Amino acid sequence: MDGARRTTARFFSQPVAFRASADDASCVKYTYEFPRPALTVDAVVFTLRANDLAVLLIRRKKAPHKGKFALPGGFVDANESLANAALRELAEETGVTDVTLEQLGAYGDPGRDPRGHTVSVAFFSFIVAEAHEVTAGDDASSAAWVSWAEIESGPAALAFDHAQLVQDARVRLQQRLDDPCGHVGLELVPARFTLSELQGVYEAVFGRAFDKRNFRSRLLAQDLVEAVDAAQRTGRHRPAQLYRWKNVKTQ
Amino acid sequence: MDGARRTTARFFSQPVAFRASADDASCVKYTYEFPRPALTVDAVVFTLRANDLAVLLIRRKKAPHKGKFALPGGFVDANESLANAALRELAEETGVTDVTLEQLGAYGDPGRDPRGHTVSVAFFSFIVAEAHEVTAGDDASSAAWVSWAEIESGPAALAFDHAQLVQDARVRLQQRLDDPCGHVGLELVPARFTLSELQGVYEAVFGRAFDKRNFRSRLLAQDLVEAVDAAQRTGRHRPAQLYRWKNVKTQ
DNA sequence: ACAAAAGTGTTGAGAGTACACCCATGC
DNA sequence: GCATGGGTGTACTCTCAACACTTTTGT
Repeated sequence: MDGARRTTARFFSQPVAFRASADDASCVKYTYEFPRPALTVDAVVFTLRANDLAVLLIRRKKAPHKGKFALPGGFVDANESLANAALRELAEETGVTDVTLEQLGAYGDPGRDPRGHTVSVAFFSFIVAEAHEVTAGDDASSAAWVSWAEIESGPAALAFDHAQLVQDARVRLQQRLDDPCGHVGLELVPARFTLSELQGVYEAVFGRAFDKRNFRSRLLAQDLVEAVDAAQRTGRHRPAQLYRWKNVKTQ
Repeated sequence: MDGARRTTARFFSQPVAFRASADDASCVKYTYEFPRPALTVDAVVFTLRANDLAVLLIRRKKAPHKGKFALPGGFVDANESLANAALRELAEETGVTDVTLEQLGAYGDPGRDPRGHTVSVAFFSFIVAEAHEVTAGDDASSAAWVSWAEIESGPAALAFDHAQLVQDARVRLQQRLDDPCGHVGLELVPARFTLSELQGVYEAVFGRAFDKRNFRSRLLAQDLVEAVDAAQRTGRHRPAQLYRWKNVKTQ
């Protein structure tokens, strides 16, 4: 504990802004009575890519963990909500917007960032990769989808405790899909989709095969999807019936 | 966003310690290149009290929200883990120790604390009230169990967004108990307990009655509990068989 | 004796799982 | 015509929910 007794009034004293030196006009400092951990947000964005689960990562071009993959994320701005901070950082670093993020939890082990005590609030999501363009945000990093196989079995080493975050996020995603209404808030498939596409998403997330008949009958029995009449997706083989989520605006 | 481009190196510059004035030796200040939200932890500790769910709260004796009830909690110290901070604050403010806390999530709405941007990481737990002594921590607050009825229907107004926290915590607690192994990490009952006592906990958490036969047979079918031979609790009526959790050390 | 809590089985409905074959299309 | 993915039904098992009466003790 601190030697000095911490009082609320003193802890909450307003930050003092001043210039550190005459020749650095941009260097305003923020001062508090007690130390504050840095607060960051990270986003674990999943997608289905080539029949495999993939995560949107950036490659760090700066120390620490230079050259390693990391989750898009960054510092929470003054008077910014956590979710907005995560959306902003995701957009800045990967170009991905229009995402619904769900909170995963806070990660605050004092040693998780070698630069100092940093607490990160993690979010997760699932999106259709084809519906979002990925662009590297700045020269400090480059963004790309990285398949789960590369993440899990070594080739793509993750910075900080981000390997833990993506593991936890996948478990939470599985719990979401176990729920009959688990698709709400997650962009698992395009607005119109075939049941095989949806099944592919489930199989990638859970890492195992599902029985086609059981999968389809459960969806229909739970009244989650409805066929879109006179719309069939053409392809190399027999065209598949298109569906949409039921009780959701048509989009 | 900030006008200045935020770089990692500058954000992580070490805090500068100095004395604000010559006659206040204890007033060391901490300075950062960018504003940092205050980081706090809060603990939602449930118990069963008089057949009703209750939450361990403190009554605030200071502004803001003077006189209102609030969750025990406080600021995270330098290089302190989130869970340890919550345990420390819980012990300081209520005297309750030896608790297993589980993380609920982070609450970071910029307006949630009128004193300024404050992010709180919430934890929850369930304990046997009789096994823990509650003592007010200091003159800034007094600690007490407050029944759910008082919390929900008005008499006990909660400070900040703590009404939301306890609601969310109860939902998470219900999800935990739905899990066949939901009791792990939660101190629902004493080491030796009757099935009626355990059922009472479930009924308080879910707010509805369970069928006695179904409740008992499910527990036994799932191999969760085992009878403790030659041990029966005496009372006003027919003595009840005592049980203990299976596959858990005897305690 | 009676009040109060302890204890005990069966039945029906629904969900989940396992399983195999024909269909429509592109090449 | 053949390769490829699309599409369909049944039987079994297991879990969950509903349901009432007897037993044991203290007073």
